[in-house]
Amino acid sequence: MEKQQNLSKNQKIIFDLIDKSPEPLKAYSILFNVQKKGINAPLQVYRALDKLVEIGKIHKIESRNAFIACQNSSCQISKATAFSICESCEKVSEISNTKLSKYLSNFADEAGMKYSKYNLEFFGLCKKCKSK
Amino acid sequence: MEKQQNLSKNQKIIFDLIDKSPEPLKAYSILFNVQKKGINAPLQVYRALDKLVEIGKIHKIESRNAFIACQNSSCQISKATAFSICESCEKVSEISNTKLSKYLSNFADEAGMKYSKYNLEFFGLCKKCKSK
DNA sequence: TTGCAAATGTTATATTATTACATAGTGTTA
DNA sequence: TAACACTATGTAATAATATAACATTTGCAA
Repeated sequence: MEKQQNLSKNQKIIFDLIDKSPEPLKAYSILFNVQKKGINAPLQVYRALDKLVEIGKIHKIESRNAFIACQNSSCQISKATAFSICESCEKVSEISNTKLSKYLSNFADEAGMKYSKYNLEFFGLCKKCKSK
Repeated sequence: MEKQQNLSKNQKIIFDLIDKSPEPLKAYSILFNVQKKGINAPLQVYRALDKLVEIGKIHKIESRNAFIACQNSSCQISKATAFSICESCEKVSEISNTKLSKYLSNFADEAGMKYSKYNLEFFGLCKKCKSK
């Protein structure tokens, strides 16, 4: 089910960087880090990011304008994402909880409208920060 | 329970504008609209927005960098927000569904971590756009 | 009526993201 | 293989979003 071989040169460079990072990366920090590999312009980064998001290899943390690699092997395409974000150290983890994703994927509002996609961000203190 | 009287001059001008708007407003569109009222600089807008978000009078739609007035009278402070967003016409509505908010407020991840805050954005097509 | 916290005003600048246009690679199929 | 469509790349310029730093003013409680 892995599509990594399909990635183009720039997409691969940028995915690898994000995938290795322990924390979400911002576009211009990515740019800075890949300049030695010949990626010089913001647009090159944003184009790769757009594509990687589209195919579900990475997710955008909207509240932080930052990107992390998808941690969820069953998440072929990023239509249902949930994250936990520590407001102290900014650690971000992807939540893969079957009950939660089922609940949200099946959620219909008062008018019975169902949704094709959602993004959920939880905020709090991670274990480490809580015990400080 | 209304706190509107507490709003400062700039906060009130900006809240009124957002509250009257049928759609989420972006910071610089707000700036443009309040320049006749003597608010000249981005920072004046952002400061008011920050405060209004903090006290729960408005919410930020993170995926759109835009702001809407809180529709939920019981939402004194914006710690638990959910929105439906039409990907075609960009209509945004706040969802106030007791079951959903209870479910999410009580959600604890694998490690048992509970969260003090969340923001959920659903995407799909609104009724009008679906029938087109 | 002083003193503090919150809010305002102003300039400059940082950060995030897109437009526009030209070129090159990749895969399909006639 | 030639023609085509589609995707990706390269580059420059600029738009859109957001914050830093500093000076001043206002509201209100002790």
